Amino acid sequence: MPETPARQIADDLRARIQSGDLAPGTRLPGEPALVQRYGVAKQTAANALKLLISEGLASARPGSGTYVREFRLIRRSATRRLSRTLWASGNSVWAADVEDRPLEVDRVHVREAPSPSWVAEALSLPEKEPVIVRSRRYVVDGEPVQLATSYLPGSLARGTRMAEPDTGPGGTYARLAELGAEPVDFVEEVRARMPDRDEAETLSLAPGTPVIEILRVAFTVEDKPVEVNRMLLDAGSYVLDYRFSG
Amino acid sequence: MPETPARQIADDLRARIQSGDLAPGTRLPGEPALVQRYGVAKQTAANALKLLISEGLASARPGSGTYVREFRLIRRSATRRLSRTLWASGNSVWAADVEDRPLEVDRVHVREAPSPSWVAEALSLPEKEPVIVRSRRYVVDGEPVQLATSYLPGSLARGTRMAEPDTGPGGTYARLAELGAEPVDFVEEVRARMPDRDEAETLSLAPGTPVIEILRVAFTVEDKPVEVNRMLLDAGSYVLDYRFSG
DNA sequence: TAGTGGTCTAGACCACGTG
DNA sequence: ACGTGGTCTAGACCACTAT
Repeated sequence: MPETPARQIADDLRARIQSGDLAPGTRLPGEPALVQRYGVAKQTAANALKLLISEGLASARPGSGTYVREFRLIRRSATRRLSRTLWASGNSVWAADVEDRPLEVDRVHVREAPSPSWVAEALSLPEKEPVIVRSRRYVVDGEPVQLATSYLPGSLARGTRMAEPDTGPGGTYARLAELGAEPVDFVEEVRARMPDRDEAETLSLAPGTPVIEILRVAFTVEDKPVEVNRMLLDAGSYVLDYRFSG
Repeated sequence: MPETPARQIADDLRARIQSGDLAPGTRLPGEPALVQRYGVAKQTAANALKLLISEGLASARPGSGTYVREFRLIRRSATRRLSRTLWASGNSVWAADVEDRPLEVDRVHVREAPSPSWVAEALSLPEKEPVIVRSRRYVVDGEPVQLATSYLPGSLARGTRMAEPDTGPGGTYARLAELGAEPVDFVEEVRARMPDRDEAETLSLAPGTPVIEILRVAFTVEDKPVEVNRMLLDAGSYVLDYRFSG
């Protein structure tokens, strides 16, 4: 891999970031400063900063400057209830806010629609069978961090509070339980990828930030699938936590 | 978000990719072709292609062309043994190779070293206590897809086959079991982020491909931590699979 | 109003894969 | 040898932020 000028500049800045010389939140030297300091063209200075941004180390604010990125990781425990009793704390390897910072909910939309084929398959429904589609956005400290869309069988959820924006105390799962369809087993499929433009905008993602996509299917005791939930997480904001026995 | 020429070109190509007009593996129009077709500068054409690359939709081969990316997802089931009996197949939402394509192992290095602080904490060892460090790379179809580094307490693994490149039949876990320290419970912490330059090179990652970082701690029946495993996965190659009860 | 990042044009050289 | 992407310089305009 050749050592281009842009990479050299990025290396310098990266070292200063990782040594703590440039603390999180600090403003990095701007393009003009780098042009001066290294004797390169403006584009090259810009490329150096873009490298750091694409590594998730920095974030640009047009009109203001480029800043060392701050991470406030949210820990998402898939098996919270189990974890409380089984595991001592202190075995967490990444720093993360332990207290549950409340997730404010935003942009709630509920509608009934034919099920997409992958939803139909996951819910063992006939193709295009109507489902209740619930989508919302989660916001922490004013920063959007997650999009989620749930799909519930229309035959089950239609006419209940699950088909309204406010599902009532305990949420969707409590309503399902009241109908004798309490979710007790879960399958999650996890991927990571780059967001498309829409997703990046809705999540206010800094360029170079990946997203984590989680598809969860919830099953009743009778192994009947009753909910599919597609979540899109700002990867810079989350650590996922899974605990299981082999 | 302004509609710049580069974005316009990217939008056109993206639409043709998603419609199937440009199939996976196809060569995209090159920079000169885009300059001709859209009447823009070479840099702008390059920027358009870079946009697609950063979305993970395309991948550049210098000297040859830019190609529509092909995905061959590997399914990694964290709780394989449980899953076999509990769950019917066919509820998988993302396509993935079901058969276990064998992971060839590569670049095996074993050494003894003072434990990094986060390893010491996870293993409940005194700071700098020696640990056996086992690192290796996994390759599928000639493509590197995963890096892994395990840390084992020196007092447990020293002098055993766990301290040699070849750990013998059943691997590390079988050796631990023979010592009465069979791992039965697991905690995994999952993050996604952009790779640094070294990581991108070792995994032959296309620019714009994120990595998934997994930190796994394995516990015995007595809840004693006996192994820490740090894995780095090519996010474009993997789907993670978790199953649990709530 | 001055400074910032974002993007564009125009032209150049390089390393590399392919025929 | 030719075409490819990768990167650089030099100069320009824009939209936005900060003061």
